[in-house]
Amino acid sequence: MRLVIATCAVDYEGRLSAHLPTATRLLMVKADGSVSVHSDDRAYKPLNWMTQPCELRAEPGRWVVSNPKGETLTITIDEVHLDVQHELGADPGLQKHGVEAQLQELLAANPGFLSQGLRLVRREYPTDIGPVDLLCRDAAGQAVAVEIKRRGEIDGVEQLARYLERLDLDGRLRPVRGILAAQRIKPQAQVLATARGIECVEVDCERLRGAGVERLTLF
Amino acid sequence: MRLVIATCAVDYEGRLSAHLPTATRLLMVKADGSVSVHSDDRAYKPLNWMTQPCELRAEPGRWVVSNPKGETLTITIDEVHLDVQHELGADPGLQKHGVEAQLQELLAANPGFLSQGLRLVRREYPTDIGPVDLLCRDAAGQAVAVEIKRRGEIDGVEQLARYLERLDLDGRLRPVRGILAAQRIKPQAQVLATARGIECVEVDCERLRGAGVERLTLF
DNA sequence: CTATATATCTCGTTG
DNA sequence: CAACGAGGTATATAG
Repeated sequence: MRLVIATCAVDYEGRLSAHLPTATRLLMVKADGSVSVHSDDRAYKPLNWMTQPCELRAEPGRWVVSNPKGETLTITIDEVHLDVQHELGADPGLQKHGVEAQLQELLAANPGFLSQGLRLVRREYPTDIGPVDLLCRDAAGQAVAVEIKRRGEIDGVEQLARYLERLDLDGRLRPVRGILAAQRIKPQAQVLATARGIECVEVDCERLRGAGVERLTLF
Repeated sequence: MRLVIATCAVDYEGRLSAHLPTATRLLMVKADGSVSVHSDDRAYKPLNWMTQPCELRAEPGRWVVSNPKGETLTITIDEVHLDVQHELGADPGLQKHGVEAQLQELLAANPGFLSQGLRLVRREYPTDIGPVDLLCRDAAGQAVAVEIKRRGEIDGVEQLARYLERLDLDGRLRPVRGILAAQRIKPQAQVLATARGIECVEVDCERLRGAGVERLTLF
């Protein structure tokens, strides 16, 4: 990794045109050839960048980074304040434990949490436009499709509505109830869900983790 | 901005739990207090980060970054290979010329490009769930709502469908035609649009820029 | 402040 | 390779 702090102007031509007036910034060149330009705020997003694969042609006072798609990043360098290089080696990578997968696991184990008397038929129940997270039957034997999201937004409602359309074509399932389950459901999504006849359940992950086990032992 | 290259392990606890085993990485501390951890690949995305507002407590061998939401980033440092600091000052910021705004401008000037004889009524025509990009009238005097996207995807179709629902409540507009315009429209979106009675138009930005002017001078 | 839409989104997985 | 979905999305803007 090469780190350069320089007073520079930057121009990007590609999916859009963008220009950065002259100022002092960090230029980061990584081992995979990628280049990014950082200002002194915002942890996450570079001001400008070029992802791998790309090629850097560094002349004094002017770097041109281009990629096979024909996008170019031109860095015009006025003054270099720092220029260091260090080999980092390969990174072992991030181990993460996601929320949506966990939610699905917990709700699959405790569907009664979503609606009294719900029983799981199958996780990832297939339709021709993709799998429904949970297919259940309620106490009355009616089929219930459950879409699980970390955050309930309009997309999730529309997605579930499309699944319901599909599932309703199956005589053995019709008519199918729909439940959108999420840690938090946005008002707009609530409204749309109601209009589509879809129920919304906000799930408290902590309570589910604790109470879920209790329920299992109780019934 | 402070740049540290260190052999370190990283743990994030917050919206999820994540762990980075010990390896050599770049730690970047910005003037706004934000912290990011970079490996030697990927220009854009840090391995881990904490956005402003947050607070860094740096003891030797252990940095703890926490934010008001109770999320924490813990960096356990084995060895420091580089530690430099440099004041960059405020950045003048990026000047960009986006695609969607440009598309809207061009199509507003040349609605006939979307459909023969289309005339613009108003840009950003308001509805109670948000503004429609363009409201037009076609040659027959029928109202036409146009949704403009850089890329046409399912979301865009659903969004336009919701607008059409709304606009159709207005007796002076009903029945309203819908056109989804984008540089490229994905097959799934095409299918859904057709099912919803929405027309799709793929717009070649280059041709529009050139031909748009020709059209204006011709008619 | 919350809610919404956008992004040179990035990044994975899947067909 | 394209398409689709998720993201600790981040980020800007409107209400």
